[in-house]
Amino acid sequence: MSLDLVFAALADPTRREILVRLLQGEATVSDMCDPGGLKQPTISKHLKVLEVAGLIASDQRAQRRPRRLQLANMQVLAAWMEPFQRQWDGRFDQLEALSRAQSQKEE
Amino acid sequence: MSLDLVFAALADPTRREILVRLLQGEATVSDMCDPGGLKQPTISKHLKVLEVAGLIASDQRAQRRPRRLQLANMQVLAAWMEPFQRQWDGRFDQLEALSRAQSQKEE
DNA sequence: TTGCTTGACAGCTATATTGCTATCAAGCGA
DNA sequence: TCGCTTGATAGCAATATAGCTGTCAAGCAA
Repeated sequence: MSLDLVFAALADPTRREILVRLLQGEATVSDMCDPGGLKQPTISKHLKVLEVAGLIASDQRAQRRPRRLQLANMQVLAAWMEPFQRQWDGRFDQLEALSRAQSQKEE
Repeated sequence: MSLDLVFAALADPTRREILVRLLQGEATVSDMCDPGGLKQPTISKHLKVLEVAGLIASDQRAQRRPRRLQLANMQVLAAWMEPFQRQWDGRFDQLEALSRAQSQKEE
């Protein structure tokens, strides 16, 4: 698994849309390419990118190939971001502490 | 703010390294380009990408231009990922419930 | 078998990205 | 002022990416 691949996969709006769509359950390629939108091979290419990044998996049912989410790799992202979240929360706590101290002083 | 820009910015290992470095406090361009690594203009370009994505900000102190983290936009990512986290947690809860039910049956 | 549907893959173009070198501007200090 | 340091910018080559069209293979169904 590579953070590069996962972040790059998520950098495309079409691919994020696909993932959001899959939150509601599995979907096939033709489900995803609505008329007027992107062509089927384009969608397939995006799905490949998501699969290589480990964000989705595909079943094989007859000539259909429904995709479903693979959330473990999304968690790896979350884990990478954790220190930043912590720092963010920390600053917020500091701010809160400051304002608490401030209002005590005002009492 | 654009999710595209933020995810794309994070897709590069050099840029992630820069962000991790900034967790420990601000740093200048020359701080970041250690000898043997990437050249200064390359680092500057990466910093630009991070700045456009809204992940860092720069001060101006004399001819120095220290960068610091801007964590609000990282939080936007976290917010986008939230539904996936929730689904992940949900599945875990289901699994847990299943195994609880299983062990009750075994008693 | 014949034909339809689903989806993969090759190959093309246009554009974006990553590294580099060369150069320049701004600001400090002797 | 003159030089040094810091860092931005322009421009180049190599590679990657996103869309497309054309085509083909696999599997149902008549």
